[in-house]
Amino acid sequence: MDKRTLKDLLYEQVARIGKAVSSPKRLELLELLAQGEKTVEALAAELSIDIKLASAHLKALKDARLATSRRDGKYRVYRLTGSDVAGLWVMLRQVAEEHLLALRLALDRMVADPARLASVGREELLEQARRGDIIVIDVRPQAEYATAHLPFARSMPVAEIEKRLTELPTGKEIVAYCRGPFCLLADEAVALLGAKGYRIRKILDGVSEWQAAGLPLQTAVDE
Amino acid sequence: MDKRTLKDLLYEQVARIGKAVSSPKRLELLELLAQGEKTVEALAAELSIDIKLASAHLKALKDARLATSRRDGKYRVYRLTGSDVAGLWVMLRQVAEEHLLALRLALDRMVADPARLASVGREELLEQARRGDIIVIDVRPQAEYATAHLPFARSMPVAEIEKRLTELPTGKEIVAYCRGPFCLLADEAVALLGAKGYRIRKILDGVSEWQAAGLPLQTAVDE
DNA sequence: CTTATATTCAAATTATCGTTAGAATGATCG
DNA sequence: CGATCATTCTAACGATAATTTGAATATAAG
Repeated sequence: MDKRTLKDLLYEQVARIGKAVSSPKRLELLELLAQGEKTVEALAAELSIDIKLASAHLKALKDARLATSRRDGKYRVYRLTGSDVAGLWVMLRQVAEEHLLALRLALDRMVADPARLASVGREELLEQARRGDIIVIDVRPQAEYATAHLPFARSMPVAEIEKRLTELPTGKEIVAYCRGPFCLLADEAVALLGAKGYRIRKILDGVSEWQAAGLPLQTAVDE
Repeated sequence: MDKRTLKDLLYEQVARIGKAVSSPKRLELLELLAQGEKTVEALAAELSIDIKLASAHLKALKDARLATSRRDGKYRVYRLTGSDVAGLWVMLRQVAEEHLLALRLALDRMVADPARLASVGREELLEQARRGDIIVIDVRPQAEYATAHLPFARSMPVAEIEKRLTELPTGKEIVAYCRGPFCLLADEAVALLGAKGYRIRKILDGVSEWQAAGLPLQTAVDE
């Protein structure tokens, strides 16, 4: 085998990963799977697509070895093959944010109220949470919180906020986070609690971004 | 605009980056451009493809804002839009190496003589090079060395090795590197110098891998 | 076993992409 | 000006991808 054929083979393999991440739907699936394993049904519902289409895209991710699946009772559960896959998603998004103006503009339009963005650095946020100066709430579904969450964060799914208001102290500032910069759950929480007079801000980080930055998480196995 | 439409827009933008890195040829171009800016002609020659095809792929990279170009006399010179793009290439390759068995097998077959692989860690290599215990040679073309190279490395393009043998001490161990794990230049150097009795090994790192690991480089602006 | 549910498989359609080739256009250098 | 380098446009072919639809399969629950 000559050099050229060999090289073609190598780059072709890497391109398989590239192909897997060249579809918007598959990227969204990756982001969801980065929050923890999920059934095909749940994924399809979240993306508002047909189950069969979701299954096809998941198969593409599986063929590229970015995801794998197991059966759980009636359901089939998918998960990422490693944390490096979540890291790849974060990196792709960061490169896109850095270089594609259209993306930055769309993101700016998403953040309803820029003043609601917490402007502190990650380490500082961590320190404030450790001291109890702020309350960090994870507004994703409880199952995702259980898989992994930011240190000192408490679970407060956005769907349950209204009936669990008593758990939130009114005095301290609340910082909400969800799945990452593309996720709107934290915005909902900000709108909800802001209207009720709470001092609440959001951060753009999700657990993947947090981990990609080299910071520790609290995971299921830790507890 | 409803949530779904907005989200589709966001993921679509990131998918533009994914599409750009879903072609073997474009990945090879990225790797070459990570070594420094290059003309279309040089890139086409390195890939053994037609200039028009190279131009088309470079346009795709340009459209995705991963590369940009400028005119230099008769030539048009392309370069990456940032070091994060080189980092993306490294990450894609790492994920592929980690998860795709076919790639690992192909890579194993590439390394002619595993015994020729330096087994020391990056920091240790750096320390040995600093103390002068080993000689680190950069066997890429001189222009790539000039753009950025490993600390303490000296330029020794593989094409010039035979007529510059006197510059290499016979007593010390020599460590060669080139563009990264997919590059064969260091293997050529190992074969060449090994046959002449030198104690020579190679490492798989190139400057992109070195930088992605958070280690310092010597760049043109440093000097 | 039978039924309901969840998932995959297969086929078909439409669209897009990679590649090659020829010809025309621009820009630059000597 | 003529020569070189790069891009664009066109056309064409084959390959691949996204999506939808209908059939087939596997598993769990009754």
